[in-house]
Amino acid sequence: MAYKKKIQPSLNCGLDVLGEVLYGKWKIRLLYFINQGHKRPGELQRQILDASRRVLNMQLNELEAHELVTKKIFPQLPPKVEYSLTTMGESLMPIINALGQWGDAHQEKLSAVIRQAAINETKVILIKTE
Amino acid sequence: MAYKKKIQPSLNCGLDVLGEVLYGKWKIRLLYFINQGHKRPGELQRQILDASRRVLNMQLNELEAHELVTKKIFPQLPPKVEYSLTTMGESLMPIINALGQWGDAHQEKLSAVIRQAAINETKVILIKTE
DNA sequence: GTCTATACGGATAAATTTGTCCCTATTGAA
DNA sequence: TTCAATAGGGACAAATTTATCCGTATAGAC
Repeated sequence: MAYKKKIQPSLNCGLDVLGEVLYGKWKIRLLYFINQGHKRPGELQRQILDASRRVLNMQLNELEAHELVTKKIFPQLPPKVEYSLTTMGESLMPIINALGQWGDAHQEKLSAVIRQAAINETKVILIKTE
Repeated sequence: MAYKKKIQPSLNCGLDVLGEVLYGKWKIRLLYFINQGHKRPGELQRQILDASRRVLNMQLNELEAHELVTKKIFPQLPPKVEYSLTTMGESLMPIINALGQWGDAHQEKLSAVIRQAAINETKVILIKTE
């Protein structure tokens, strides 16, 4: 279960609510891979190896609570669960796909500046400690 | 200055790098308002009242380091600074605008489910403490 | 019997992000 | 002379997010 917030979010404009439902390290990827047909939790975990199982579950729960995905539990053993996009979730996919394409298009440049930014921070730290 | 990360991010796909440069509570809004013509830090702070000045500065620094915006410092007193989108930053604007429109279009529904999700969490807590 | 796969979440720790409070500087206005 | 506006950041605290470790449960394969 997600943790309760002490500070209430403001929900004044579209970007506010967008942030609430999409702000989470793996949420965009989860929607992306669900849309690609990877519906079961285990599959999603194998697609997103850097994320822990626990956190993916929490973020899936939030996506479900925010009605971007639905969860279908099959009464079987071993257990089987499938996630699907809701209509609202599907309506977001063109934008998420565009984000992915934008990232792909700028990946080299961005990887470089991200790494450079990390180095610059290190420099500052080194100067400080001398 | 942003804090140094201990865990290195993976930058394998477009969505990875996208997350690195756009993951920050106010970054999308900053780009949005800079694109709207609110270029000076003070203006941006007045547009985004919920954010503290300190954090906006840090996220602006990151956007600059990631080359989505440029910063122009005018050698004046009192100081004057203006941010502008880079070409790469501009190329992101259609998508950010689409995100804003999506949020606007679903704002009522999403506000409702966000609030409902918060209530459900509270319920769970109440049951636990009895 | 033991191991794997499936799925879930509590308790807790670590990392990260965000916010608060304080300080620096200078110009011009009241 | 004091105050507001301008911009920035250090030190620190709080909130939030993410990760780790452990435990539940059952069917089937070996």
